[in-house]
Amino acid sequence: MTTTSEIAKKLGISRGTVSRVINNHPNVKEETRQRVLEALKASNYIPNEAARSLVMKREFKIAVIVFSEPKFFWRQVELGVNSAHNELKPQGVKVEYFVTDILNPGEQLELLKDLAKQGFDAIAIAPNNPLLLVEQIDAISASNIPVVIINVDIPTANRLCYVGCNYMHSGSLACEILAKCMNYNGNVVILTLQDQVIAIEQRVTGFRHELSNYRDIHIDQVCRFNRLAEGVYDEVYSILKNNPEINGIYVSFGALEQTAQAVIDANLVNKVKVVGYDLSETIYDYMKKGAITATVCHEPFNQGYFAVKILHNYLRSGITPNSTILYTKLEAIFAANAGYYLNEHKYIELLHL
Amino acid sequence: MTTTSEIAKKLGISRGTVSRVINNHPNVKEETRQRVLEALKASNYIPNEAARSLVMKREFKIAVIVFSEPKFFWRQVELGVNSAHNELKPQGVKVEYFVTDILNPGEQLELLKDLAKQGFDAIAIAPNNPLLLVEQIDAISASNIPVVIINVDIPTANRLCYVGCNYMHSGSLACEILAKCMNYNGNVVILTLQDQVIAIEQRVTGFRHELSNYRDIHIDQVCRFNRLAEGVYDEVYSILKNNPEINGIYVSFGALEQTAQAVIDANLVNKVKVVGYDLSETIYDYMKKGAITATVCHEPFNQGYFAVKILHNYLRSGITPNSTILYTKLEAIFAANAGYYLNEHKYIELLHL
DNA sequence: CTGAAAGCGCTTACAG
DNA sequence: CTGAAAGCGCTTACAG
Repeated sequence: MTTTSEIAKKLGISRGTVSRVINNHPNVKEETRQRVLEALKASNYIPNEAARSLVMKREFKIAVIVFSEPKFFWRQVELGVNSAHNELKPQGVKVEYFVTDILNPGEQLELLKDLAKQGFDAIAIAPNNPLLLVEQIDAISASNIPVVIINVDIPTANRLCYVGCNYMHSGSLACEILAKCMNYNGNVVILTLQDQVIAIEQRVTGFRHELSNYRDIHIDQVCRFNRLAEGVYDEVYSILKNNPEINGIYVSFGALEQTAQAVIDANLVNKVKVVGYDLSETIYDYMKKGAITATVCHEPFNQGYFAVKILHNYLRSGITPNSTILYTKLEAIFAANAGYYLNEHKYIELLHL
Repeated sequence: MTTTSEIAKKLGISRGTVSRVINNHPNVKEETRQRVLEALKASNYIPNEAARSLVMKREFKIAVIVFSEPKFFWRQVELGVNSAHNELKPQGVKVEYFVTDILNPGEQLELLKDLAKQGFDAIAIAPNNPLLLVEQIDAISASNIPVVIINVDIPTANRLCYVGCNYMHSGSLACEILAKCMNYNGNVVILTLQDQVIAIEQRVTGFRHELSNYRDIHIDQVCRFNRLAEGVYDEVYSILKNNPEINGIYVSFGALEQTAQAVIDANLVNKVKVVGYDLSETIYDYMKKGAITATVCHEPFNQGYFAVKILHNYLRSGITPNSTILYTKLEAIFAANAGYYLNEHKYIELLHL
């Protein structure tokens, strides 16, 4: 490991000048600069980050914005954020976590404006209503505050990167699992949203696309609900009672719990296969009862963890992710492995201390 | 951010003494120690890692020992080891990776003896033949070199911790998936080892235990092979040809590829469901063809990554994992999400720089 | 344009 | 048992 002192001595100049060259400071004679640059290259110099960060001692403030539902999902994101925060605290990084109301998307816009003024150095946001935020995200990026988008991308916005799943794929995976558990045969009901939420629409597109590989599975009907999943239980229960040919339900949004209860009450556990998304204690319980066949997750913990780490890397060293899209893994979860995912944070804690 | 100086000033003592307490050095009056400890807690002190690593500048040498087969599995472990190595290089950590012959378990024993003499500060090992190593691992631990065991535990050995899966659970998960894909009905063949390998036996135990929940699935036969999976193709092919009632195969050890090929050649793709372990490009290809229904993995990358990180944490700060057993997640992998797991290391690289 | 010097927060011989 | 001091590698006012 070469040091600035060694370079300086070899060249017969001071460490300060070497440092100035390294950091691209002005006011260095061009000839000196060249000599230093050469010596640096020749000796394969790598700056000691510990020394550098010790003397620079920059404090970074990072904001993370999510919205309120489903609580258990965002809770796992928060645990990831906390984990990154704990890891970076010794380097003087502050992280603040904000939760906005899912029913009031405008809140995120206001918050975004506020935070830029409050002197945050970087922002991670999970868009509630993506379209609403594009302009403000661009403005923030333009003012040199990097933005990472998590959970649902806004491809048109000027962001450092997106961290989250590929929704098309998450639809395919759900379909593959459901089709296999239906033994490639039968009739499926799709539960989805009535309002246009792009991510959910992409899931359904992915599901339908994958379903075209299975000729003996047919879509019986598509049912639409609002984001709070109101009426799901009644509707599913009545459909199941009236359509005995149904043996599969694809739950494309957060309505697994209601669906599972309807399956139980209709006395169709194990007869009707149910696949959906995300994982909570309640969902786990339903899985153990057999009322949910499988659920697909997309690394909620890591969405929070990575967002903070990426922003910090950028602030500290100007490192930009190699790709503007960082897809999280799609996780297939069954009763037998759900416990590991539910307790992921505990497992990670074993390491971060 | 509180510093040691501030604590010292508040208590009217020197920074050195504060530092001694923080680092658990002996030779501090008990009363002083208590006062410092209190002040530390009260001010929420977090050591500045940059300063610390700048001044400590210790070089650690860590050895990782695995064995040779299956190559693709250990390759992923190696990527995890490399990732941790890259992360810790700037802190002066050297990691060496050793691969021993799977057919010569004694090699690991010799290597272990050698390494202790060669001045390695810590060792991670994936036991080829666990029983052979207990004594030597105890000896190494006794000489103050921490040992982490990966992949297959040796509960009786004196190790810092075990990082790897719970084999019983990995059997249950495979069974749950297989049973669901067989629509809870039919006849299954179990492929396993002829020699007593505890981990594999545990898998089969877990599988059988879970299977007892499914009354309409029967075990048709259990076939045994050697660790190199010799003869699997022929045997499976002939079984499938002669037993049309079979609709499921549980591959409890590394023989997925041969099994899948036999299923294809017997013209039973999608008819016979196959579930096994681990993931390679070849296995992925078979999944895409439908010849493998699902495969179960247990975080090979993280086994390598965590082992190194845990050892480094211990060497640097004396931090012992909260638990002597750190179970990796059990990952259910289908055609639609296999790509994410196969390319996990690329995804991680986005972060580590 | 450049050097000498201070200092980031911490640990650890060295004295006492 | 404890304090004073040196020093890890680097950056950056401050003089000149």
